[in-house]
Amino acid sequence: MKNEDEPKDKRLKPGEAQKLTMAEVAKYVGVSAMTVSRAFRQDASVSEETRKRIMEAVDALGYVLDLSAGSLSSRRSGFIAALVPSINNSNFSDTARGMTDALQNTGLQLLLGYTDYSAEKEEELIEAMLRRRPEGIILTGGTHTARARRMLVKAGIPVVETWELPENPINQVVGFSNSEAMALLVRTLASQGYRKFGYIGGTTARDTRGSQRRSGFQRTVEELGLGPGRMISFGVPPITMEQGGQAIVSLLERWPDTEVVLCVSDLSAFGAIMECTRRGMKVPKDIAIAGFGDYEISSICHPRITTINVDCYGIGRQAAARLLDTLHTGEATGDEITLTGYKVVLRESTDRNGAPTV
Amino acid sequence: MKNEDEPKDKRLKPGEAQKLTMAEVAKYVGVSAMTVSRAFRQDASVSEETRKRIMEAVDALGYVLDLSAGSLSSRRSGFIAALVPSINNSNFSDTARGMTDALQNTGLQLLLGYTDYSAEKEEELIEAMLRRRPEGIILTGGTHTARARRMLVKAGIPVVETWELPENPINQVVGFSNSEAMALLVRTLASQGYRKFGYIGGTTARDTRGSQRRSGFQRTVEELGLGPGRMISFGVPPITMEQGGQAIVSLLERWPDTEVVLCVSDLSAFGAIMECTRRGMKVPKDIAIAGFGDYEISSICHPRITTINVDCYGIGRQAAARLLDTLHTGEATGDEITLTGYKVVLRESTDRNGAPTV
DNA sequence: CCTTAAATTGTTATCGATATCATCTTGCCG
DNA sequence: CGGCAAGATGATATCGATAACAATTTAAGG
Repeated sequence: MKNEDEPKDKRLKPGEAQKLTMAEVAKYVGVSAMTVSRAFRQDASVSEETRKRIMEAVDALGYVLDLSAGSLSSRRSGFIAALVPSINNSNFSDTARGMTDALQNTGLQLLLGYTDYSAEKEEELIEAMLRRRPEGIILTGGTHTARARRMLVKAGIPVVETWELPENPINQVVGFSNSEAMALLVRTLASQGYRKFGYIGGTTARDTRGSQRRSGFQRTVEELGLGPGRMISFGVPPITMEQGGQAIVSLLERWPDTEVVLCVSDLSAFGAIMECTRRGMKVPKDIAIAGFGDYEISSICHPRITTINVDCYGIGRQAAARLLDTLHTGEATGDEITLTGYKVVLRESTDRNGAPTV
Repeated sequence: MKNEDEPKDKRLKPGEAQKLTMAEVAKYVGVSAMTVSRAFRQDASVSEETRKRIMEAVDALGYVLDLSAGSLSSRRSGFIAALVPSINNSNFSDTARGMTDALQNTGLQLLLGYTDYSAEKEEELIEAMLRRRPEGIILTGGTHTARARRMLVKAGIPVVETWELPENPINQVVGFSNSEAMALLVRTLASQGYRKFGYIGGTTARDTRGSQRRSGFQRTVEELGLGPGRMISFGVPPITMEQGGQAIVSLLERWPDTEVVLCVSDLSAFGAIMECTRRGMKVPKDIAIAGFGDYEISSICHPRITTINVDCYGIGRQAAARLLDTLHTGEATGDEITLTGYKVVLRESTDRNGAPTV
C-alpha cells in the first residue's frame, strides 16, 4: 500500500504527506542543520556561497521553514497581537494598516483579532492570543474584564491601549480624548450659531468610545448654557447606517425644532442624512447633521458630512512603534501616554450659508 | 541586581519575567505534567475531581497554555489560514464571519491575512502562513503566482479557493461565476428596456473578479445586439467611491446618451450616483446606475442602488465547512466545486417608473 | 474473593528548530 | 614561519507540550 522503502515514522498519520525538515535539507546540501538555520536569517554568519547553495536546495525541495519549532526554541514567537472591535470599519482598518507598516522589516508579523465591541469576546481573544505567546499586544480602548487585565499583566509583554485615554492604563497608551474631540465639535458648531443640539448614539456603554463622545457632547452643551442636549439612543453599538436613519426620525418627532444633530459616527450620520433626504427635508437647511471619524463616505456623499477627522493610521503606526521601542530597550521606557491628533472638518452638512442642497 | 534565590535559567533574557510551565502547575497540584495537559482538553480522560483541582491551580498561578509547544508535539497547529483581498470591505468581512462561525467549537482558529489584491503579496502571505503550519488554507480567487501554487500543493493541506470559479482549481472551490452574475444583471436591465449600456471598472486585471464581471458585461451586451459596451477604466482596483465619481464624468463626456451604467462594485456606483446628484443629474431619470455586491450602503443611500446580492457569508461558511470535511475524512473527498447563490436586487437607481428622486 | 475490563495517571521519547559553545579554517602581521 | 583573531561550521542540549505506551487503581461480574 505504502512505499515500503520510506523510513517509517510512527507518529505520521496515515495519508499525510511526508514532511520535509531542516535536517533533510541540510543532508541534501551536505551541511549541518544549524547552518541551514543560519542561512535563513540575515544576520547570521554563513558564507555567501553556502547560503546560495542552501537556498537553491530549499527551492528545489520546496522546503518551508517551520516557525512553530523555531519559536519554541528561540522563545520568540515573531508576532504581535492586535485586537480591534470590528473587521469592517475603515477607521480600524486604517489603524491596522498603520501597525502593519510600522512592523515592516522588523521580522514581526501582525495577528489581528476582532472583539465585536465585547469585553467578553476580548477576554477570550486575549487568552487565545497569549496561548501563542505574542511578543506584544495592542488593544483598542481601556475597558477590559478583570481576568483579561490579570492575564495581560502576568504575560510580561508590552501592552499598548489605543483610541482612548484610559483612566488606569495597563502599560502604554496611544490615543486621544474622545470626549474632548466631541466637545470641540460642539463648540465649533455653537460658534456658528447653532443652539438646539441633538445627539444620536447607541444604547449601551459597550462601545466605550461612543460613551465618551456622548458625555463630551452632554457636558459641553450644558457648559455653553444650551440646556440639556436632546439625546436619542438607538441600537446596540456599533450603530448602523439604518439605525442612524431610524434614530433621527424619533429625535425629530420628539424635538422637531432641533437645529443640529451630532452622531456617534459618520455611518449613523450618513443614514440620518439619507433618511431626511428621503423624507423631503433638506440638509443642512432644515436640519444640520454631523458625524465622527471622517470615513471615506463623508467626503463623497451629498451633502458632504461635517465630522471629526481622527489620525487612525497614526494611532496604529505609533502604537506599533511604541511597542517596538519597548521591546528593544528591554521595557525600560516604562509607561507613557502618546497623544494623537484630531480635527474638525467642516463640510456641507452643517453649512448654514451653503447653497441649498438639491 | 537580580533575585539570587531564583533558579537561574541560562537562556532567560535579562529582565524577562519568569515564565510558568505546565510542569510547575503539575508540581503545584501534585500530578504529572501529562495529567495537566489532559485536563486542558475536553475529551481526554481525567477524573472530574483532578481536573477541577488542576484548573483551580491554573487560575491561582495564572498559567496560560503554550500552544506553540503543544502544536510542535501534536503536529497540529490549531489554525486555518484565510487570505482575503481587503480588510475593509464588508463583502469580505461577511465571508470572514462565515468562516469564523463555521469554525466555532472545532478547536480551530481563523488567521486572516490581507493580500491587497496583489498576487505577489498573496505569495508572501502564503509563505508566512505556511511557516506556521496551518491545517488548511482558504484563498480568495483562483489567480496565484506559480511559486504560490507550488507551495500550496506541496504543503499537503486542504486548499479552498473562493469567490470565483477558477479554470484550474488547486483543490476545492466555493464560489460563483462573476461573469454570469454580471451577465444576469445586464439581461435583467435590458429586459426593462435599457439599450445603451456603460461600464465602470478598474484599470488592471489585478482584481480578477472585477475582470470577470467586465467580460461578462461585454459579452452579454454584444450577445443582445446592443453593440459594444461603453467601458471606462479608472483607477487601480479596488476602485474607490471617489474614482466611481470621476469615472462616470468621463463616461458621460464621451457617451452622453448612455442610459444605464453598471459598476464593478456598489462603492464605485455610490460614488457615481453622488457625483451625478451633485452635478444636478437625476438618478435614475437622467441616468440609471447599478452596482455589484449589495453592500449596506446600497440599501440606505438615496436613491437606493440596484445591485447583485452575493451570498458572502455563505461562501465563508461553506468554504470552512468543506475544509473541515476534508480534514475529518482524511482528504478522501477530493476536489469539488460548491456553487453559491447570487441574485439581482432591483432598486430605485434603475427604476424607470419610479418617482423622480428629490 | 478472584478475574478482567475500564478508568485514571505516570514515564519516556519526541516534535523541529535554535542557543551555546566547541572546532576548524583562513588570513594577516610582525 | 608562528601566533592569533575573525570567520565559518558543527555537535549537543534544549524549548514546553503531547503521543504512545506502561502502570496503577477502580469497578463489575461470577
